[in-house]
Amino acid sequence: MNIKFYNTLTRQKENFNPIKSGEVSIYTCGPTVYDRSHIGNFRTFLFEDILKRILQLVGYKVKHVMNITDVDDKTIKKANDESKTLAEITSKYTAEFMEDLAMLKILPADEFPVATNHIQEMIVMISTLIKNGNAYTTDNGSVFFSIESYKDYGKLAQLDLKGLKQTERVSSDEYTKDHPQDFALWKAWKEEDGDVSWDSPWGKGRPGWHMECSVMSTQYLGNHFDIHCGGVDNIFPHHENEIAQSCAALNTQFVNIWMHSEHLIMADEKMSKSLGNIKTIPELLADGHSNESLRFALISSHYRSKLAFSNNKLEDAKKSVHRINELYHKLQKIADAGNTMPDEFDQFIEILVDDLNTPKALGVLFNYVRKLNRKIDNDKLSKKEASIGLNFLNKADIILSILKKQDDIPENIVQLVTQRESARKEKNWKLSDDLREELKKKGWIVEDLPDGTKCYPL
RNA sequence: GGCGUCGUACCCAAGUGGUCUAAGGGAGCAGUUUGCAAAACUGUCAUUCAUCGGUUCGAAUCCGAUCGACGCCUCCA
Repeated sequence: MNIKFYNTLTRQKENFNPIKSGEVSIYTCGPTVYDRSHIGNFRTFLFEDILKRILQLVGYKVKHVMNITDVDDKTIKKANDESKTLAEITSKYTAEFMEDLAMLKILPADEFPVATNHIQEMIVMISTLIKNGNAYTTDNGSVFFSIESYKDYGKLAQLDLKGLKQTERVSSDEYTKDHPQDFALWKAWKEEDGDVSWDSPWGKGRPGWHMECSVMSTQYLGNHFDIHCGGVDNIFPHHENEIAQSCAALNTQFVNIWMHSEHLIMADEKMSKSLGNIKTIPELLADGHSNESLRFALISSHYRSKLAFSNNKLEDAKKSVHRINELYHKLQKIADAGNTMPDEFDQFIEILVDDLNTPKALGVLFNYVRKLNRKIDNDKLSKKEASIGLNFLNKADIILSILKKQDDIPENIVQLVTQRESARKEKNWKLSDDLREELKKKGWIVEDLPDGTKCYPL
């Protein structure tokens, strides 16, 4: 099988060959736990989920590590603002993050290392960088990486250092640095850091942002691993700096393939009535969107394209998900056992392993859906064909995870439905219609299908 | 100022030199089905790919210009 991924480092699709045969090591940049992650963040996490599921489905053993950033400017600020300890803030938002991952059916990483548990290892790496002449200390006790000491600096982001604009942020930086673009490995303690600090050879302080990923990725996956993912905004400075640190300190090839997902953009004004323009997973679920719809909406465009998120998109996704589920339920009624796969399944996988072309793969799936529906309509679908179809949908769903499990219908609703059924048998249409209304008021839709009544939440 | 991305039907979205008179989903329209309603299913729906030039036997796909949208340039997935 020809697996290809687009590598940000080379800006082209490359054949994927893992370092260790049969195994894939993946490091994905996780959340900074200072607030609830929003749907945009989850676009990236879902892209990584799809990547992982595909690799697993085609037979790889995947080792996946996702970091949790639990100390930085924002987490400290939040703790200060709310007069809480850093740990109180970060544990709260870490827990919420885990909940949201589960709600979106995103498979958990094998490890979720947190920055504050790896401070000593970071100090070791910083010391190495100083020893190697790649970093220097300043009077106030900070440590900076000297980008001029690392010849490949700017390679990932394709930055020409000479062309860099002196931005306000850089020029207003209070630290004294040799080169404006030098970045912090260790930040000396400041007043507003409160009691957040660790001892180091350079005095009290805390690590710079990029250190944790350099340290934790290599600690859990080895100095050289297969894939490193994140959002496009991480390309620079985060991943660029990470490469500089890791390669300079460990003299390693570090990462073979860098994969980045594009941003999700809020397009529909209605969704952003308040400032901030963001939606969290619980908010979207409360708005009546299912986790399957959310998953579908996020994978219905390619991960390297910007995705304009809107209510309309979610409504479209809901209908698409419904269409697939409709066929699935029909097939379940017809199928008998068997584990044969249709040719379309091979196509489906081939398209997905070509840089995760989820929209195109969905096209194949829907063509298949129509094909089977046509046969069902003509009463020409054999039990065997139905089971083949069912196998395809089940297998595809190992990646997509958009098939709905049987909804748990509450007892009182079941009673009303049963009552309505008997009313219909007696052709008591008035009572039947009243009961349908009543169910609707309670948030349940009943449909009379040729082979029975179906009931599902509004 | 530097680097880079994108512009495909009413909406979403694949396709990146010939099989494209452009996949798929949604909406619309027509039909089948139905106690009613709804749903479901089927069919239909871009001679055209922002605009203008060029390269080529051949371009949505390559090159140039123009217009438009956007991202990054130190802590944002």
